[in-house]
Amino acid sequence: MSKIAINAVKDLKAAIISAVNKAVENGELTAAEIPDFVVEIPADKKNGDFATNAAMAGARAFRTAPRKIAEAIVNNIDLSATYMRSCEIAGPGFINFFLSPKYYSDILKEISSKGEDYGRSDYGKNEKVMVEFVSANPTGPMHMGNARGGALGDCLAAVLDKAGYDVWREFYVNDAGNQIEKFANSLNARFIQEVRGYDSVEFPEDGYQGGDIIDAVKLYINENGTALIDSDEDERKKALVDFALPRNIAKMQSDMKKYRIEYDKWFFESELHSSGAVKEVVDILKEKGLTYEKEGAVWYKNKEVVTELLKKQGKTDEEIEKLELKDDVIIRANGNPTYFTADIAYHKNKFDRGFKTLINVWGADHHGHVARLKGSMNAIGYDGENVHIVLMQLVKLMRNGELVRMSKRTGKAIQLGDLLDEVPVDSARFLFNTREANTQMDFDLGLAVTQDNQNPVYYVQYAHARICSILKNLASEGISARECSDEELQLLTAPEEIELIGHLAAYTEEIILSAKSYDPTKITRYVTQLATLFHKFYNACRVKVEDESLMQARLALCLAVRSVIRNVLEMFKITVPEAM
RNA sequence: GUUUCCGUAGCUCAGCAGGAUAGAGCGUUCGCCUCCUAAGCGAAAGGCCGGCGGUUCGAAUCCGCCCGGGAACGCCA
Repeated sequence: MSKIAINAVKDLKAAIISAVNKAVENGELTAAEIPDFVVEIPADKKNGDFATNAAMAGARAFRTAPRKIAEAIVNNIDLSATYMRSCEIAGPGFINFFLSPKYYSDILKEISSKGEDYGRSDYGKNEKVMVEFVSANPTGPMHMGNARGGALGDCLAAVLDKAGYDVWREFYVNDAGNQIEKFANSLNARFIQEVRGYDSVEFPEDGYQGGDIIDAVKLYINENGTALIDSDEDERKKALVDFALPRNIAKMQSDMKKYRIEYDKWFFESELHSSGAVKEVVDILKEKGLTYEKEGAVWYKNKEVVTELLKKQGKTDEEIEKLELKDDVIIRANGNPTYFTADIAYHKNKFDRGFKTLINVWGADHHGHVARLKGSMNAIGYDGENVHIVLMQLVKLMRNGELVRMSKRTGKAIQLGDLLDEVPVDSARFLFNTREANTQMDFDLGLAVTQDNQNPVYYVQYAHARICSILKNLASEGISARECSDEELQLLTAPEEIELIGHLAAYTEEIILSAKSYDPTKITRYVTQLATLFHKFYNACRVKVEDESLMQARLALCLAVRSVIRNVLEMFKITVPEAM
């Protein structure tokens, strides 16, 4: 809802409460506190533009039948300070309210005056929030899960920005630790195999099997020859990693750019090690007595910390016992810190940079990591409640209803790069935002490339293009939009017009709701619905009509719809075509 | 086994801080361009909202148990 829409509800609630108080004063109701009630938009327009359950909710408190309470409220309500023109009692005790025409004309005027800022609110109070997303492992190419995470994370960040947060996008590059060692070992083995033959050395059991490792080695040999074969093993590994890793990172950066994602920062894990931040975190945990040594490794008392956290959340001992919580290694027997240790340091670093809320978009396979990360923040003196994890379920790649496992072209698992080669970015960004993160989704490559009504992104873009076309058409006849009076705007009374304006009014509230639930997919549904309502309006009402005032009013409506569609598409970095 | 997500129309999914007759798209059938883009719109058909209990004036929505499917449970990240 726009400011006007939000205030309309607020004012209505206030009017209902004062009606209750008045009814109590003049004895129509017995004295009692009215319990919480809601004002909502009924599914069926016959039941008014807004409805309240106040009378039903108050039945017990007032010891009176809901309909009686409703009568008392209706008898005493003063609607003059609200946008409502009338109300009536319906059903078991609902009170339905009907909007005055002024509401609709004011909404259109608000959209027009706010322009591209319509929808923006100060809900977030400019609080610093970080959205960390994708953060793919740089040892190999990015996959479909990263594609989903990219679209969801970037659009979530955009929604938070619009809801008034100070948003920061970050990509965490795991360029250190165990997996870099595995990467080095894999490159090393492939290099030797490439030079001395496949059987000359065994490939490490836990190495990266992907063809990209072989490709990297071949590329190295092409550019630098095979002299490295005579080097010391550590030297060789270092040279190969120094060659391959920056290339992988550069590829990730160019893929993200192609995907229209601009990060505020690419944060390198290696910095946490070189700056001593990882060691510092270990020291803090040691000082707090939350570590112990066992089998040569340093362990962190995860069980103790998470148990405390869960108790605070009201879990019983029995429930916690059932979770079979385990402690975690933070320094391996070989002296290296684990991923988890670096992650604690990383999140500490985020808080230390002044971020109040940390949002991480993770694959659902990380769900076991959620509680221990939050716990670890509590353990070192921060609030784990301010870490929010958006978990994404798997993406199943489909082509015209058939499951796609491998790329036909490369014979390998489909990578994010392949996806971006095959599917328009507009389509990918939109479609990945049509399913909530925590549901599994099928991504249909066939659908993503179709340019017809089956593909929702075209459906929405088409609505925008249609409006542009109307304006152009009228302009060619010398007609342009001008400011309309309230009376003129109030000529918009067709059901299609009223419904369309009502939906426009809901935009700001929808953004806030989306931000609250960390769910940008609400907005793609919102804008799809907006396009639907526009297409219905288009079919029911002609803009170019004899009555100049009505034509201008409809033009104003078109401009408002165009503005909001553009608002959403630009926010999600989807192109906004003027013609299709 | 434990944790977690999911189960709504033939298919893909909305709805879930409890509300009035459960929605959309696709698919099926039938309609709508002498008039601003038919990449659009309308109509019909299609449902024990996985099952059983509980909470209450009222449950697809909240709680419990069961059934079915995915994912995770490493000195991987």
